[in-house]
Amino acid sequence: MEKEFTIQEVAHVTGLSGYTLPYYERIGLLDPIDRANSGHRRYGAADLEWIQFLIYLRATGMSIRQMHQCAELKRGGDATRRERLVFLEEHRERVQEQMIKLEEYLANVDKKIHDLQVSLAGDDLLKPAENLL
Amino acid sequence: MEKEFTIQEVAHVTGLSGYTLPYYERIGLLDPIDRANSGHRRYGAADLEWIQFLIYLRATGMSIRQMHQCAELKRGGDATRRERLVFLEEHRERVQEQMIKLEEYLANVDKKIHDLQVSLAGDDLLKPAENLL
DNA sequence: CCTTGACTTAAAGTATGCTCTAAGTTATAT
DNA sequence: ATATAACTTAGAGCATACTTTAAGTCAAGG
Repeated sequence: MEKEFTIQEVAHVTGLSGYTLPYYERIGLLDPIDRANSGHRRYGAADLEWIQFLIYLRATGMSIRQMHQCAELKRGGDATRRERLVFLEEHRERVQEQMIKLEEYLANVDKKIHDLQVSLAGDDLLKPAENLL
Repeated sequence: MEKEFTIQEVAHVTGLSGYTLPYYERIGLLDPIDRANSGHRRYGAADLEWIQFLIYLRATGMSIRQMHQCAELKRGGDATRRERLVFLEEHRERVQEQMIKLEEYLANVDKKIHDLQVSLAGDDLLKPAENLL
């Protein structure tokens, strides 16, 4: 028998909120989750795995819209594997470009940090000189 | 005489829109920009430099709220240099941590890419075999 | 002179991604 | 039995960061 998890448990282990999980389901990022007789959601291991993958996509800056595309491809099964591969490779490429740009921008912030450090060091040299008066 | 630029020119060189520039001014990221007799904005070189710096902060993920804090510190002049330095160093630290996490998440996407590649390569091995029937 | 285009403002609207509310149902512990 | 906690839904609300609109001003060319 497949282990099943409550929404609370899934929220806890994934870090997503108890609001976000039904939200993701509603907008089609998750297939309809199985229910207990009570009507309460029972997430399976496969659901957890897919949610974790969604988190990786999200954390690498993918939009909900694109994640939805990705979910649709997954629904296409094996037939869409090639398409999914291309999709993920393109995403990967965009993220890497973004990381390179991020490093460039950060280098500019670093330059400002350096300027401030120099400016403050200059003060430290002047202050003792003032003591000579 | 200091060279001055129209909003259109500044929008062009910075990549910000003609909407965003007055917006940044309104919310206090930019000091009030000098005006021509007509009332039209005339940006100076110092404005351009500051705008470019804002762009670096933004591009490294700083929120408008934090950029506003930074603008306030700048208004404090030399007295706030030490504070500004700390502020930027903290930002730098956060960005670097975020970049490390981003790499981790991307590695997980890569794993999925790899799985798909393997899966598809498996198909390619099977197909020629089918030709033997 | 008058049209065209660039500019001004305050305020409303948009896109994204959640997050919360309200009203009701179900499960659990005493 | 009953209080409490966890869950359900549709739909409203919120935070962020712009973006657009509307109504009006100003400057330059024909």
